[in-house]
Order: sequence, then structure tokens, then C-alpha cells
Amino acid sequence: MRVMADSSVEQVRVEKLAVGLKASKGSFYWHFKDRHALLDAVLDEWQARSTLAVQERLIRDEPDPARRIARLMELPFHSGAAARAADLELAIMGWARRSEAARAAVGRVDAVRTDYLIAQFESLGMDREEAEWRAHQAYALLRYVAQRTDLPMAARQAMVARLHARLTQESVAGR
Amino acid sequence: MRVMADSSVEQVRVEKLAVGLKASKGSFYWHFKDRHALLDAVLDEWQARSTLAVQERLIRDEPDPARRIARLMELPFHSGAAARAADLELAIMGWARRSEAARAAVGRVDAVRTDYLIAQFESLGMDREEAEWRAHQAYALLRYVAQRTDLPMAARQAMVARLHARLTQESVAGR
DNA sequence: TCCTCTCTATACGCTACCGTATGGTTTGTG
DNA sequence: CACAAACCATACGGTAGCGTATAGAGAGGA
Repeated sequence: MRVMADSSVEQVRVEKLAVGLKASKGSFYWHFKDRHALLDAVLDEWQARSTLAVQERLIRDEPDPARRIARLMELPFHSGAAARAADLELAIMGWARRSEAARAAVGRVDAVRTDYLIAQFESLGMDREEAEWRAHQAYALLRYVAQRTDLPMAARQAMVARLHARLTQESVAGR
Repeated sequence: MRVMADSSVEQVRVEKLAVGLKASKGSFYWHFKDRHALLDAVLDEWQARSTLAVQERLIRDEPDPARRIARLMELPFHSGAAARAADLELAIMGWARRSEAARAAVGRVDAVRTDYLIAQFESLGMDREEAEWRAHQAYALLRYVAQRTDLPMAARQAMVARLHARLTQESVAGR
């Protein structure tokens, strides 16, 4: 997963992995049937980490929907493991353009996250339609700031804060 | 560029290309020094097409800034050549995570587009800061709908229309 | 002690590429 | 026509990677 986050699926090569882990090919093929099986496992692992885990924890620790949304929107700015996760996600999104399995996994993760965001907005008192619209806006900007690493961190953070502030208000001009 | 749009940089292989074009390797190496030179050429071509061309045409044909923005935001929904361009762009964005040259090209294209959008919002009477913020919102959603092909076309189009309507208004609640 | 289960290492054959060498064909021009 | 420039094809050597075969090594139980 580290190799994938740093480069791409294509760069995940059995022999390179073995060398990097100071193990041998034979060893690899005892643990995984073939390269494809490893990639499937990565996909499963990523999907699990990106949905269940995060969400459950968030639900337990944070009762306020507006703050739950804020926490989600701050995710791209966490360093360490979260930063790796963001890179991995970009790699998988690229992979999803070619692989049906990857596409399906990304679709499921997107759906879970979107549904979660929608639920938060609904529990702020919005109707379904408005909640969906705000969820998509939030998620869109989330992805945008995760990708535009060329912009200064502060600017990206400001955008997220600004959008969050507006979206968690009850009413917005233009409706 | 077609191969790249359909898969990824990694899949752009000299010998496959030659077969696909019913030519030979020898022929390829007459036109390009090596595989790298081809990739550089793709990058240059993409950058040219994604900035100058589009913009100049838009400026000539459409005097109204609000409608210029609308046109830009409709781009991901054009079929044919534009759809290919969107796919190519995703491939290049993936590539940009590994290659310095690709990253630079993407950065330049993003900058040009963002600047263009900002200029349009400014000529609608907003100050620089507000124009920047709206440009980023527009561009973020643009990318989002281009990537979330799992959502129905109508829904994506509705989101773009809705955001466009709000962004081209003079004032928005929450400011 | 010996045997089995889990895990690791080395060696092999095979394919897909890359880039080069070298010669052949077409096309335009004096 | 002759001949050079532009272009194309075939053959080659080399590397990286896949998956398989086969032979250990260590650990725990009968």
C-alpha cells in the first residue's frame, strides 16, 4: 500500500516488493496466490479502512453533526497516516479508471461517505434534497483541496473552513 | 493520447503503439528519440489544447462573463472530443503524482484556468478575494462531476447549474 | 528422535518491453 | 534519370518482471 500511495498500481511489482521487504519471491507466493490476489487484498483493506473504521469512531466520539462534518473535512490536512491514506486514495482512483474491481470499490466508498454526509446535514434540519446538495459540495471541495497540493496549505484550509461555515447554516441565499 | 486516456501513461508502450498504428518500432524511433520524448510531446500538446485554444475561442465567441463561466462548467458534459480530453486529463493527473514534468504541466493548466475563472468573476463586479473563492468552488465542482461518473448525468448537470446560478449572483449569505 | 506444518530461498523458463543497427522504400528535386 | 532526404521494416541484445518447481529451515507434537 505504501508503494501504491507513492506511485501507482503499476509500480506494485512482486519482485521489487520482495527486495524492499528483504524477503524473496518464493515467500511472496506462499502468502498470495499471485499479484492479482495482492491487489485485491489492497482494495479490500482500503475499503474497510476508508468506511467502517473512520465512521464508527467519528460517531462515537463526536455527537454534534456540524462538528462531525468539520472533522471529515479536515481529513486531507492530517499528516502521517492520513496523508498516506489520501495518496493511496488518489492512486486507487487512477486505478479505478482501468479496473472494474477498483471502480466498484471506489464507488462503494464514495457512496458510504456521501450517505454519511447527507445524514449529518439532514440531522441539522435540512430536507433530503438540500442535504444531498450540500454533501456533494462538501465532498467536492474536500477532494479538490486534497489534490491541489500546489496551493498553500493555509489557503486550502481557509476554503474548507469557509465552505463548512456556510453549509452548516440553515438557509443560504439563492434557494 | 488515446491510449493514455483509455488507460494510463504506463500503458503507453512503444511496441504496442506501433502495432496499433500498423507501423513498426523502427518507424517510431525515427519520429521520436525515445519513449520519454513521446511522453513529453503528449504533455506539451495537452497543455496547449487545455489552455490557449479553448480560452481564446471562448473569449471571441462569448462576451458575457456569466455565460463564459457557464460554458466552461459545461465542458465535462460534452461528448466526443471533450470526453476524451477529460479522460486524458485524469490520466495526466495520475501521472503527475510521479512525474515532475507532468506535475508542472498540470500546475500550469490549473493556474491558467483558475486565473481565467477569477477574471470572469471579477468582471462581474466582485473583489479579488471573492472572485478567487468562487472560482475555486466552480473549479472544484467541475472536477468532481467529471470524476463521479457513477452519478446520473442529469444529477451532475443539475449540480453544476445550481452552483453556477448561485456563484454568478452578486452577493451570497454568509459574507 | 522423527515427522509434519508453516514459512523462506534459489533457480528456471517465459514474455513483454526498450533501444540500436542496418538495410530497404518512397518522394521530391536538380 | 539520379540521388539525396525522409521515412519504414526486421533483427538483435539486454533488462524486468511473472509464475513455477524444488529444496530447505524452524518449531512443535507423537
